[in-house]
Amino acid sequence: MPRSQTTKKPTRIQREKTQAILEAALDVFSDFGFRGSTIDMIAARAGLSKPNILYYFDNKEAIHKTLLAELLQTWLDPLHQIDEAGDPIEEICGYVAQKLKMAREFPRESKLFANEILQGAPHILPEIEGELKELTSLKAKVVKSWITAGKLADIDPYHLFFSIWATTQHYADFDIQVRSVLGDGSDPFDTAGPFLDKMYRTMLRP
Amino acid sequence: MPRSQTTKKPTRIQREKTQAILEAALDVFSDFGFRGSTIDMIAARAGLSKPNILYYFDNKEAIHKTLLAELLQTWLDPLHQIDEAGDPIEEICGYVAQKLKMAREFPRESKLFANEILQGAPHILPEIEGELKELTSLKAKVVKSWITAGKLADIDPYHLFFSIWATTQHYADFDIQVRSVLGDGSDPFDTAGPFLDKMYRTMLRP
DNA sequence: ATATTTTTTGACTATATGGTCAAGTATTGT
DNA sequence: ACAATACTTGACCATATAGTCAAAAAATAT
Repeated sequence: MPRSQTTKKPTRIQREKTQAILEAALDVFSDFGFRGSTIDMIAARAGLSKPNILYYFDNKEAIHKTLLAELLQTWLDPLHQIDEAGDPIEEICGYVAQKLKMAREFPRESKLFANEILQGAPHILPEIEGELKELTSLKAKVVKSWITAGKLADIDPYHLFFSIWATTQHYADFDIQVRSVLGDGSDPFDTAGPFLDKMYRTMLRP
Repeated sequence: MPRSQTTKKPTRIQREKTQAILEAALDVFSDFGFRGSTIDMIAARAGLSKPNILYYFDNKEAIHKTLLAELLQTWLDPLHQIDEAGDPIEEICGYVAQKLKMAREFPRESKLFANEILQGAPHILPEIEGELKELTSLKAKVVKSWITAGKLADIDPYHLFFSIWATTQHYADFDIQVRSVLGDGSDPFDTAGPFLDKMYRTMLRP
């Protein structure tokens, strides 16, 4: 029985099935949120039976938690990469570009995160209050030091990060609104990048 | 039987109970989304029984639709108020301030909207593709004319609106993340206003 | 080829959920 | 005061949902 298996090397079938389940679950959870999704939906999307899903994962929440854990492993990468030794405006604008790229390439992950936050972050609040807060605090200090050195405009580092998160994740989370309002079938990300780059460069110039 | 009543003048009890139900439903739907909420939750929050809820509204979806309809009545007000005859930067920054004020005063409505959009806007897509799209198109033309007249920096009006929506609604929708990251118990809206004002003024300066 | 282990799933259980109903209570109208 | 209407809800129903189980099928090891 492979559920909660932690010691044996996973079999070929286990590797394949858990990936298929997680892939299907990401689709479903990103659209409907944790509470709004059912194991039957995930099973249907994965092309498996419900008991088969539960053969690989203890329960619905275990699937969700696995997805969130995977998400959190890479969610903070771009923020980690801000380099105090780098050029401030290039570092920040590079961060913006990275975040937008993540929104573009991993829209379901972004929506998974948004759904989780909207419901009060019941499953990831420790990580929000821990790793994210500490990392953001660390990078805010870096930004502050750049400002003090006269290399950046005098702005609030925390709100800078909030705005960057908002303006990049928005293209994934509010995708249907963005595309509907544009209405011309164009890919919003094509023009979002230059727009955001310009906005932040202009604002950050000391 | 007052359900679906459209002609008689509502009684005192009807007015009181429908308001109590909608107030409770807004709490629940904004936290859990439509699919993640139950009539029992709404009933508990309203201090009523489930059959009593269903005495006033046909079904769960009717409650949700009523809330969305109420939301949409005021959601676009700030955008309507952008005046082509006004000072461009003041008009845009006034709009930003209005949107932030709405996020601050009506966070549950903002989250209701976000939940709806995240799930593909199943109930309000007609309004998104209709009124919102047309109004945004109209105001984008206004912004375009200001740019052409040399009164605003040359930026993409649509992405300007997307950014304004993102950076203002973020404080309501991602409230728990914002407050956790700040971690000092301060009200993020206090410092968000000046930050956003400065960011947009700087960026919009021609 | 056979034994062992893993995987699969139809049938099932317990609980949750949306919604109904009839009868009692409360409110309103006369 | 009484009649009529509105309101309330415990009990209930039908379906949905999370999850279990035992047996059969498939895969793997020998």
